[in-house]
Amino acid sequence: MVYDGRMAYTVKRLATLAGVSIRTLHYYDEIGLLKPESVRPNGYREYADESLLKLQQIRFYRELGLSLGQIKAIVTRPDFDALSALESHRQALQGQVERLGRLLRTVDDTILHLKGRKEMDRKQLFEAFSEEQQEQYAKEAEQMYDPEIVRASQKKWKSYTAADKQRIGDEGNAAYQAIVAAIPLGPSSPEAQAGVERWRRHMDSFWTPGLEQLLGLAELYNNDPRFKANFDKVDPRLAEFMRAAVTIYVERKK
Amino acid sequence: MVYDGRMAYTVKRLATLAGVSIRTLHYYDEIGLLKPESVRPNGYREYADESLLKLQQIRFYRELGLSLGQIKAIVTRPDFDALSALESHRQALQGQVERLGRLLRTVDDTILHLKGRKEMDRKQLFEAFSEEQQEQYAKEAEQMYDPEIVRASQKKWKSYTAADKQRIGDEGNAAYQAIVAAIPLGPSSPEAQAGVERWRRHMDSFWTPGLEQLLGLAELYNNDPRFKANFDKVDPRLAEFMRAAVTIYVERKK
DNA sequence: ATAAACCATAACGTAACGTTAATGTCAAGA
DNA sequence: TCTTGACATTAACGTTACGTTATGGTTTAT
Repeated sequence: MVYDGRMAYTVKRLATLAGVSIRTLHYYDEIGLLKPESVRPNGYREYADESLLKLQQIRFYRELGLSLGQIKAIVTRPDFDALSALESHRQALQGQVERLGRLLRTVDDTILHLKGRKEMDRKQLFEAFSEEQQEQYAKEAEQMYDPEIVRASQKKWKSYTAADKQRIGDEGNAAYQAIVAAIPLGPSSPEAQAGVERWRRHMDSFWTPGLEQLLGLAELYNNDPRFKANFDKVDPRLAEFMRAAVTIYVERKK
Repeated sequence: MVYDGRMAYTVKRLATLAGVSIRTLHYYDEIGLLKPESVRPNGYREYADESLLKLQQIRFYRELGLSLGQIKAIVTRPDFDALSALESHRQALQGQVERLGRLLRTVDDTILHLKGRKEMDRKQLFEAFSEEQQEQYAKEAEQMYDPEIVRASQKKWKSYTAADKQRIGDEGNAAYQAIVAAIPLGPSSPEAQAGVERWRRHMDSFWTPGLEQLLGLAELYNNDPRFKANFDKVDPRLAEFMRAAVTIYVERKK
């Protein structure tokens, strides 16, 4: 074969030039993405000069992560708006980058955790009950709720050691997480009710509320914006879900 | 059903709690990743309490991008070294982030290009022949090569308009890229030889070299570190490949 | 003439499920 | 008791973008 100014590529040549496999060319032919210019009587495919360019274009878009279907829409219709397609793809890419970034941080955290250098999940909801905030809440709470109870609760809390507080905090978080997990099952599900019971036992660490007071607490979680905000951080549906679950719980207990 | 302290999950419950589909649980059962604690006589699966925890662990690792095979290795063998597994996975993740970052920049460039605000590929190899560098090369080249030719070349180049220079630069780049693309096909391939011919015509823009001078140029590209460096930027194999291809080209022409 | 290199189609395999389809089971209400 | 509806099961095909044989015909170089 001699170079005569115009060239027809065989599969192998085109594949090698573009750095793809022969199977890929077969496949692109099959799905109509890149068809040979002609097929010789012996069945051999003959690709045109422009095929290389088109193929490189295809690989380019593939590199960018587009599916062959999208690419087909782009390269087969010259009037296609490649610009807006790319811009929306850019969005997706950026989302991926951010997602991967988060994953990376999580992996790092996990590694540190495994190395015992760091405790995960220590914070979460329960940090809402940290020392300072306790003090602040207390002042105002006394005016809205039974001062007797509030003071007793404060006193009990302060009597704990740091380790106790840590453990109680963990218990609280575990209870809240159990309840969050039960949200899709509905407030009357056994899981949700078990969560409420767990939460009730947790409350014992502060004071032992009566049934009606449980309802009051659930209300409080919904109405006091600071409680609400903390619950929202865990899950925006949590506060309301707890009200529903606790209501059912109390009714069944009565 | 009443909560009795110990709970067995049905597929639906477990799936809903963990946020996965029933099919997923079936599949995990099938591949032995998460088997139910028991199967009731009617064929219903019964999952144990701990299944939820294990399932969440599985989803966690999935989120991190591990394959189910890897996860199986982690969760079924408690002595597995999850730490090193995660660390190597971290590597992969970081690679992904970098790759996506590059893609993002490319997409941005492409978008700008489509908007006509920027020209891609204008630089590349040919920028080696920019005005200033021309001057510099010229001085030394006169001492190594025929001063007559060098001066003629300079003069011809300077006679071009900016648009001419742009076009010539593009032609040069196209020729070099054609040759790079032909590297996997070997220096004697028609594609490579066609590339050499294209390059030869491109050289006409400076002066018309004889066959022997083509060889000299190919040598120059390999021996002068500054030429070599510029070729290397395009492809580290280019300079040497050109020497081989040009050698063959010249021999055939003689 | 024969081997090496190249061409073709056909068909199965991959990962991790989604999606019917056909059928069986169970608790609750009329 | 019967029916309905929610739930359960297995089986099997569909998805993406090719990789990987298997089998057999064609071209090219020696």
